[in-house]
Amino acid sequence: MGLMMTTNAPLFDRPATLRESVAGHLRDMMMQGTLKPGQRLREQALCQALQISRSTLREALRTLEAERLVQMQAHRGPVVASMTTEQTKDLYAMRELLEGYIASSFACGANDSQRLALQQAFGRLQLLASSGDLADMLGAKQGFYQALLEGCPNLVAAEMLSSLLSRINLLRATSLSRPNRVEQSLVEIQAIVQAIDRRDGQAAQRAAKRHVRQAQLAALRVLATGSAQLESHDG
Amino acid sequence: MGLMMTTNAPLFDRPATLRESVAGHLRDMMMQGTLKPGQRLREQALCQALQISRSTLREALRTLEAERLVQMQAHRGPVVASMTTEQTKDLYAMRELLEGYIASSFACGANDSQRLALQQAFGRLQLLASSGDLADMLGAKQGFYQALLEGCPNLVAAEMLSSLLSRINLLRATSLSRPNRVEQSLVEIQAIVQAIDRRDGQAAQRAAKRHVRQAQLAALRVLATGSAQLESHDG
DNA sequence: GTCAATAGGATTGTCAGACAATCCTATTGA
DNA sequence: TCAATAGGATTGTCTGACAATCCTATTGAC
Repeated sequence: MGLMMTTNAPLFDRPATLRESVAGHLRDMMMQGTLKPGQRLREQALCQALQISRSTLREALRTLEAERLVQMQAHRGPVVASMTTEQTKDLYAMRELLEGYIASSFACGANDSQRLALQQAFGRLQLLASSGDLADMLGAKQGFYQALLEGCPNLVAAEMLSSLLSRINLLRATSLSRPNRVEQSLVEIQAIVQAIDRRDGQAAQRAAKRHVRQAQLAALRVLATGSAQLESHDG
Repeated sequence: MGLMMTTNAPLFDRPATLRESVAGHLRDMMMQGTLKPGQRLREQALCQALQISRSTLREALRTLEAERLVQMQAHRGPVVASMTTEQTKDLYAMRELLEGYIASSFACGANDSQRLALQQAFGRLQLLASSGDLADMLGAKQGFYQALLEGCPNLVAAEMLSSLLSRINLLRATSLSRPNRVEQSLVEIQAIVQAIDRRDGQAAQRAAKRHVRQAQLAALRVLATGSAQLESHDG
């Protein structure tokens, strides 16, 4: 029975089953920063908050655990995944590899409507980067990546990068919080878009890799500075 | 009836929780071919066979679903994942990318004991390839990859390749069933090992990529030939 | 007064049973 | 022979329960 609705928006349309909605909802809350790394996810509390049964919640948690967004601590239960600096580097290295591949694939294999969608997404990103607040900007960036992934003929690659981006997004201390990073990021992304426009796969790959490398540097600097994210954000 | 037991003995040692053992066991059965692509996984039957409750089984299935080893069909329940030719190509493309990266990483970053382990694993592989049967050979190949992954400093990369290999292994119509493929495969792998031995990352990467590409060609030929694996292997 | 030992509460892991919704199958009727 | 209906099978979800373990705080000893 009971609908859940934490945010009272239209969040439960696509997924057929309740557990998928729940997993999606928790994923969103982590991406959005409502649930922070290290925070415990007590089953009872979540069941009450979402108005669902324990079985359903636990199955959703298994999904998120397999996606590495949630870590199980023995006899303590699930917590939002948190990462070491080492792991952050590893994740960015993989993102560089995959994003380079995907940018190249897009440049060579995407069709016209997919190219158009990417350009539009980039336009929105430019718009919201200068004026809008950071939340809007992050939404636009998500939109850009969605357009990029949808133009990649290799669905497995798209899935893998999507999963990587989710994990990286857990670092809300995102690279974009660095001064001047947003502007530089736009320039880097523009280079990707332009290379794709020229159907130059190699250049698109280089540009994408450069972008990820810069983002990693910024992210690591953020982590090095405000290294207070090791504690548990528990209540 | 139902004994489970792929290996009929100590199945519940390492994994802390029952559901992990169950997921591992099902994974093993799929790798080994006891459970075939397209085959339905009825909950009741599995619960009885494994002597576990439905909750535990279903949580294990969620894990395998997230790993893409099990697909959920609406209102029909879980089935062992099966792949189209297109998806097979995508998977091999990703394996080429990742395995190349990892071979290169190993060549540059592995320590002495990890290098020794790799050589020993390759030795076993050579031994069992000529004399042993195909099952032994597959075990040895698994051992080789385990040694390779354990020498990769990037744990995320290792995880990702491991997951990819699992999915590819679902194709029991493996590339190795092609005539002469085993021998050629050994030569390709030897090239990887030798490049790693020289600490030549670039060469290791090239050799690894070549190996995966050849394996893909062989696999696709097998799929093209005996394309009777689209049906449901149900009872 | 400080530290250790014990008791109690909190939380997860696992089990059992139940019911509605949907799908598949086979019998029945035209 | 084909269509319509009825019945069984299977999953999705809920509820309740209990043992094992962990965390916390009280209690007791030095």
